[in-house]
Amino acid sequence: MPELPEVESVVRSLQPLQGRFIETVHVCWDGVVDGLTAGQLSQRLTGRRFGSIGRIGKYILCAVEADGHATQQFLVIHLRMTGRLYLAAAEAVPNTHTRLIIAVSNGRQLIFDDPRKFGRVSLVDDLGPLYGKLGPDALKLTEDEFRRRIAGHNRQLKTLLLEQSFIAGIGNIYADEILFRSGLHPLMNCSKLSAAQQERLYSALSSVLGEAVEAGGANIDGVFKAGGFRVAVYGREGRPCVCCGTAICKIRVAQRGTHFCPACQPA
DNA sequence: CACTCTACCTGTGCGC
DNA sequence: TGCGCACAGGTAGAGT
Repeated sequence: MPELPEVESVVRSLQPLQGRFIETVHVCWDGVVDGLTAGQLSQRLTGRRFGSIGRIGKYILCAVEADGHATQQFLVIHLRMTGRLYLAAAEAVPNTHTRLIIAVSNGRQLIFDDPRKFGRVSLVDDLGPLYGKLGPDALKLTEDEFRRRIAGHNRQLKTLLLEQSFIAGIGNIYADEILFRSGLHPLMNCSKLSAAQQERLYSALSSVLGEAVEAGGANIDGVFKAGGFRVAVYGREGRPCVCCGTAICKIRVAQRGTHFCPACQPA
């Protein structure tokens, strides 16, 4: 399940796209395109050139340069749960889960696979609305800004961390990992945090995400493998805490499976 | 504002 | 073996 570190890893892998011309666009499943029709997407992209490839939170942003017919636009891609975005050789053939193929001028293809069909692709003129609905990217968040933003809320820590308008990029897995590292209970209300606890939370957030990015994403035994970051609590219900040996608990918070150590993260 | 629920999807893994 | 079903969860949108 791609969250910020996995998306960052994808963005890095897509850098060779920059400067390449789009030769063909093949939408394999129409539902993947959001906000315009598959035909419009194809027509508007074909013949144009990719600019810089970046990201905010879990959204992948591919600039499409201005040409004689159109101003600069952005191809915005969200992988949601099961999306995979990667470059492949021109000869690569679509599999049953391939939703979109963009062939580019160096004989390669940008391929978007998504078994669950949750992922979406759109083309926008302006990133303003997207930036407007998202909080600051979790990797760029400063401690001061974190304190300032948390002060206005009265919510459970887990729910708050998942809120993209609060901080962009954290999903269910890293929310659990961040809370574990900070030693805070997922149901604790953010308004009850002491200054020291706020600092621990910020520090855990930065270090967990930083390490995960460095490792190229998470590695969850038998479930998900993007990189080498080993999770401590996610998916480990009933197994011993890596820190104290107590059995990891699983509860539901905001309709999400939530894992924590009852000893290291007391209520 | 905080929260809850539902819809969107399908592969996986369980019990029977 | 195969069937039915709960489950996984990011986001939007509606409702309490």
